[in-house]
Order: sequence, then C-alpha cells, then structure tokens
Amino acid sequence: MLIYSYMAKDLCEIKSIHQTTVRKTIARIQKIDGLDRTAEIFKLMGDMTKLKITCALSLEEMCVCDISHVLNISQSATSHQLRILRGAKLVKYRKEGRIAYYSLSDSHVKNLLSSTIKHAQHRKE
Amino acid sequence: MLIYSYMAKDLCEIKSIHQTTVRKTIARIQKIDGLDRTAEIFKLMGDMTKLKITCALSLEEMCVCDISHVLNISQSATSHQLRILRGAKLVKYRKEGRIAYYSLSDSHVKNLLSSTIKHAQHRKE
DNA sequence: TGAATATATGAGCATATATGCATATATAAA
DNA sequence: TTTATATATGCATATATGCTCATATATTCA
Repeated sequence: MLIYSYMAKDLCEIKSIHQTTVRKTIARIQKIDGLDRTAEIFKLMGDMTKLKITCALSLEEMCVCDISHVLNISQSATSHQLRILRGAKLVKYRKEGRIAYYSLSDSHVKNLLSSTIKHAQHRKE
Repeated sequence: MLIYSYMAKDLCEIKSIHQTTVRKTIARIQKIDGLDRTAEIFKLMGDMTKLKITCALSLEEMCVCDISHVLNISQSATSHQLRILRGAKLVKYRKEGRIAYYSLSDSHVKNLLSSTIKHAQHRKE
C-alpha cells in the first residue's frame, strides 16, 4: 500500500499524512464495543429477503408457510433464511404441532428496523 | 413451493395456512416507504471494511491515505470501498490539492450507526 | 401403519462482492 | 517538463451468498 516501484529501496517507510488523526482513530475504533455484532446485524438485514422477513415478523408472529407466501419465495428458501436469522438470534420460534411460528427474538430488532427505515426516508434529494 | 409429487394433479392449489395474516402483511410491507434504500444502507454497513470506514468518518473527516492506515488495508481497497459508499451517498468528499477528504454525507448515517451499535450491545446473553 | 403435510437441510449452481494488481489521472514540486 | 505523490479505476480472481432441487425429519390423521 502506498508503495511505488521507485520506493522499493525503503519498504519500511510507510507514510500516513495525518499520523495523530490515524492513531487517535484506531484507538477509538478499537474501543467500540460490539462492532462485530453490529456488522453481523447490518449484513443480515442488508438482504431484501431477510429484511422483509424481519418486517413481516415485526408485525406479528408467522409460520414458515405464510412467510414464504408473503415474500413469494419457496418454502425451502424461506427456511434457509430463517435458519440464518435464528443462528444470529434475530428471530426465535415456537412449535405448535408441525407448524413453526417465528417471531423477532426481542424488541431491539424491531426498534432498529423502524429507526433505520426512518433514516432511509430522510434521505436527501 | 409446498408442492409435492403427489400434488402434481393440482398445481394451482397453493395453500397458505393463515390467509388473512398473509394478505394483511403483504399490504403492510408494500406500504413501507424506502425499504429498498433501507436494505441498501444495511448491506453497505454490513461489511466490516465499510462499517469501520463509516465509524472512522463519524469522528472527523479523513483522507484516503489515513483511512487505509486506520483499517490496515491497501489504498486501492480503500478507494474501491469509498467509491461504493459515495455511490450510495453515504459519504461525500472535498478535494484539497491532491488530497481527498472524505466525510459522512449527513448526520443520519452517524445517528444510525450509534443507535445500531447500542442495539448490538443490548444483545441478550 | 401408512399417507399427508409442515419444516429443515445438504449439495450444487449462479451471482455478487472484496480485494489485489496494474495502470490511469490529477496535482504539486523540482 | 520531469518526477513524486494522492487517488481512482478496469480487470481478474477468490470467496460468500441466495436459491433450487432433492430429500430427510417430524407430526397429524385416516
């Protein structure tokens, strides 16, 4: 990075323009707790299928079959996505006979969802 | 979906268990404004590199070179990611000579970031 | 017990994405 | 004008992800 052919004599010399800012920022980012989890949540919700599932479940609990109809995707695809959301503990489910009712695992997900939608709507232009 | 070999006679018969819930939920999701943009924002922030860039920029504006040092990735990778963030209007930049100073395009991104980090920290267990 | 049904899951494929490499562009300095 | 430097970007590739297909599992009912 930032190493050109004509710099080859001095590979150790890696420059940053504002060293104080860089050091300060590195320290601050390292101090942020739960950044990995934040990225995980963002990544999961960044998929339209999972986002819609989450939206649907923020209204009320639903079974796999109904979710697949709401999103107009196959039962298999729905189940795969729910499995991932389950793994990330964003949703939970209860079984009633052979029917699995999924719901959001806690209110934080719902709040995050509504606040982000608001942010998205406040988009400029 | 939900079609088994022994159902082949009646392919049009696709069942949903709770039809009222399904219809209601479809209508509600369609009514949500800015869902695509929400997914876009989530997806971008769901990548550790972009998330860290956003975190860094939420503190103060920074040049490409410094960002690459903060994240410990190449200048090229940094520039590629910034390009994507620019395209999604999450960051903007100003040029000062040959240096490009990037910053968050508005405070909504910063607010979204801090609120999501809080949500992530409130994680159960 | 056997058929129907609701869900789960492994394998494979198609697509998307992040990054490295090489190079282009733009500006500053000599 | 030539060299140095800060950033941008096209291309290639490795990896990740979502979906389909086939099938497994679990539960209900006849």
